[in-house]
Amino acid sequence: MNEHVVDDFITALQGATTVEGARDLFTKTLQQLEVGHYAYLGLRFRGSGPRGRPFFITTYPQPWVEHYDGNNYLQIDPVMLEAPSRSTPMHWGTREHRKTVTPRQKKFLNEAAEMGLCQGSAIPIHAAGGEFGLVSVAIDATPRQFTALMRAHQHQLHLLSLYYHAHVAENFISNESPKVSVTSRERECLLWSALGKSSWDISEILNISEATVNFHMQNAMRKLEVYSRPHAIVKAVMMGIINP
Amino acid sequence: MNEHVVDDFITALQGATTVEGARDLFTKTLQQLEVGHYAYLGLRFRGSGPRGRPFFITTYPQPWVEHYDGNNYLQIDPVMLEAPSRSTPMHWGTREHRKTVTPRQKKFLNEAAEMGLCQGSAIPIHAAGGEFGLVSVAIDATPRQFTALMRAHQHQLHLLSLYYHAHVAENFISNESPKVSVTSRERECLLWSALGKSSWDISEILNISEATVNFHMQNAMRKLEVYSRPHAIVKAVMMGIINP
DNA sequence: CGGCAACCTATCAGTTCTGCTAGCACCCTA
DNA sequence: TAGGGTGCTAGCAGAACTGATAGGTTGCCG
Repeated sequence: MNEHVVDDFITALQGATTVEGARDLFTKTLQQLEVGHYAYLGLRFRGSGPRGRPFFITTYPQPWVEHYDGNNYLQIDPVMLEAPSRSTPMHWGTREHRKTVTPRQKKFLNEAAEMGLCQGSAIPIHAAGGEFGLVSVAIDATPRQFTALMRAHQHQLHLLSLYYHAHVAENFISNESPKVSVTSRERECLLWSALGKSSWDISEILNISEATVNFHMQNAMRKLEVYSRPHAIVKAVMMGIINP
Repeated sequence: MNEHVVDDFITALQGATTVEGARDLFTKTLQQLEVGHYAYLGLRFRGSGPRGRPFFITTYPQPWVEHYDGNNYLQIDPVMLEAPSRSTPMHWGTREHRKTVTPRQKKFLNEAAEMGLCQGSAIPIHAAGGEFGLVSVAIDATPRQFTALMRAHQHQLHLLSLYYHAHVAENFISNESPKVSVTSRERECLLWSALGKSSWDISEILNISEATVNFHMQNAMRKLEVYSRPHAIVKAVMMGIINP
């Protein structure tokens, strides 16, 4: 029945030139898979720099969203805490999952269940450049029905989420890095510094004077528009200039 | 026919307790999808530290592997150069792909084709903790056959690759981080330092003395077993202690 | 060939960080 | 309630880094 859901989605996504268009397409496609509510959270987009605004879309009930925000549940929500460190989807709210959470988190899950968010699947999305997104779908059904639904659609949900995130990141997030061009010497100095070497250490490694190392670091910092080594290195890593 | 290939693979993977067992399972499963040759490259595993050994498995023809290594083709191979910055699979060696490569790369692709590696699909795998893996499958067939095969199995290849990498990373790579426990103050200092703040800046932000900031940074460095701020911050980011 | 630009090399004064030491507040437990 | 452990606060000497300045090398182009 849903043989070509994913392919159709990918094709249609090419024509989605606005955030709203892509969102509606994603929502509609998930409805085809009998998903009641979902939340998409796009974090750490490439080029958006540190602490860039998250990209947030949800069809969760408004009262729940407000309750969630009001109680600072981001710090408690077991999905938000566990999913980022996973590479594959996880189920939440199930009998099995509840065994692994703290009492406070259990209370949180109970509150969610009262709003119809009984259980669901959370799909972590790790993309190029350290990007991270999260799709959490909620299924208001019996455990038995949930299991059957997941068996049928888990992989499709997974793929849809991956392609949706990739499309959002590529088209709707300003990810233009002002193409910093560091020289090879500068890159070497950044890398060794990131690995814990001091200027003197690096001067020995590269067979140049310590003062020269400092000069290269300085130029690298100027190009990266920062004023300390730690910041330069973090930025260089974020921009993919060095891979420690 | 191949309805449950992915689910069967995931189930069987649970029982694969050795590298060889998982490899053979992956190979066998890909053969079911009519994939002639594949290469799996696991890079940047979490916890394996900077410059960890890559994890490499391939069924490519031995002569090609040697030719590849001998000519340092890692620096030329358009797949190796492009895939890491992509979030979704790409096709290589196709008429369309050849339009986007340099003359040297075209020569490279021609040499590959002579060995039966005419075209294929490359699946980038971004996982938790900045892990990266790459699965490249080669299909020795006409462009028409290739298109049909991809239409039928692309998504399955994608999912198989994701789960295979996750399993390898979790079970066969020593990813035990000695559970460094930094305090909240230490984490705050690390984070602000990563964002370019000096000790004095941070002391103003946190309303404590500069000496105290230095003390916290020092404890963080001791716990992380490093001897400079740049290194501490890089390690903290790698270990997921801070998210700049 | 001369001029130019980009990069590497080097030096120095002033600022910041590293390593060490020590007191105080809090929580837990005996 | 006393003791031990943990974490936060703070000061100081010596080492490392920041920022500005300047000469030397290489390769490109008119």
